[in-house]
Amino acid sequence: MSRASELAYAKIRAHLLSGAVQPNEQLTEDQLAQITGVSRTPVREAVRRLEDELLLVRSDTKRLFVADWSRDDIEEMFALRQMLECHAAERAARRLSRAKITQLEAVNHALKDAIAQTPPDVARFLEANRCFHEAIVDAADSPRLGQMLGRLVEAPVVLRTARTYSLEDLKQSARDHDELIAAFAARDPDWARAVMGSHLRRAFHTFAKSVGPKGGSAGLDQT
Amino acid sequence: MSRASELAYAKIRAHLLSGAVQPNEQLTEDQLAQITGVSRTPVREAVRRLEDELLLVRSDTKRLFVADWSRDDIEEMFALRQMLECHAAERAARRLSRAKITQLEAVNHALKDAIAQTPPDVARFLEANRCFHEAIVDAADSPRLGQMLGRLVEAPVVLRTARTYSLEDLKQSARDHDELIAAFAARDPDWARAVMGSHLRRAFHTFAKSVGPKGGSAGLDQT
DNA sequence: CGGACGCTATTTGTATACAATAACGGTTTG
DNA sequence: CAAACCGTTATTGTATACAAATAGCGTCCG
Repeated sequence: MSRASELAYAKIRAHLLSGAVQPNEQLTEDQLAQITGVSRTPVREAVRRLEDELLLVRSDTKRLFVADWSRDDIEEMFALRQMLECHAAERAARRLSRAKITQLEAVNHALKDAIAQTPPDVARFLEANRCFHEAIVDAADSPRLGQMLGRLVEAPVVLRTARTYSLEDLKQSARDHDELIAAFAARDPDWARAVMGSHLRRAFHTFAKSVGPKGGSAGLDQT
Repeated sequence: MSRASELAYAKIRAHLLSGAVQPNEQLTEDQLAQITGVSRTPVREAVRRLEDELLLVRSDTKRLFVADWSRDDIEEMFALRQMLECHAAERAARRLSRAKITQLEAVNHALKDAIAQTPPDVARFLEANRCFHEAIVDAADSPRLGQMLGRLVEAPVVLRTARTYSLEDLKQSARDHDELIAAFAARDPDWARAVMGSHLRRAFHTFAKSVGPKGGSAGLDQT
């Protein structure tokens, strides 16, 4: 994307995740234009992307509001991500070159380094983790799949989840990645799918524990 | 969407599917604005949607081209649709009210009527079919899932596929729908998923047969 | 003759002014 | 007192003018 439009997207997104706004709060394009320092034209483009990611929603009369994510919404989001990313892992297992697998190993090595710090460097962990999963989706070589997962992974919940990881959770993630790499090296799509499935399903339960039992809006509220 | 923007979307889409343009042909926003009779602003919004649906693509320098769908792209598109719509069927089986199931029966009745014509009324069949599947996705009650499937089903290939249906194919579709309804009535998610899976997979093979063996661009070319 | 440079024309990106539409509030009327 | 109507204000949608970036082409220099 172009400069102003990309800037607007980043700033609005940061604004939403910062907690400066409440779920269901109304926003106007003018406000956002002021906040971002660009005109409404690129703001509207940024807003469209954020609507795609369901961070913003429009009322029936086109007015703009901060989205409210229910616990069910989030659960469904995890389910979709699992479904799509398992598929990606399966395809990747058939396509990954030896060189790419080596790259994955390097990324997971960096991830382990981040964990080995005291205290663990969560930011670096997240970045390495993102990079690892992105490489797999890339290797799946399906534009649409990549597009869909791109939108899901942008979801705010993913960010919040990792904050609640315990050290043991982080280590288990690294082990999952190791096993994924093994499945790729063995060119075993079924194995890769299965590992990815349990990897992501565990992430969901980690999240579920951290937000407590069912019911209520678990989205962007800063409790 | 708003009037001009929606109009632009519809006109551009029709223009693409009409065969007046070739895959990889360049388009400009100005051209499209002239064709649609609105200014570039709503055209840009329409173009963004068509990019989402991968009917249009942008070069690395933001220039706009008609997308070229390879046979592999289409195969992957079917696979994704199958994955998502099976999931939708599963969720729908848990949620569909008796009243909604009755509505599905009515829709499928209309579909059978369309088939019973001599010759079969393919347009009405397609409309009823779209309606049937849409109702299921609706019942799945997952905004993201709906969004994703919306984009996939918009894909041009779906339209072309039905043109090659034989009468027997059409009848089999109706039978599949009947069985889906039975699975919903029984509130059996596994059954619903399985029926949906074979239903869509068969559609893929019908398509695959019609475009011939692997290799080459099977997308928008008007052969 | 080939390749690199720079000019021009084309195309996309952004700002702004204006039009259309929807919400709000006050008033009127049954 | 409630509900519908109308004018005002707020908000989104569209057109247009202009700015930035990019491609295409001709020329100049080696």
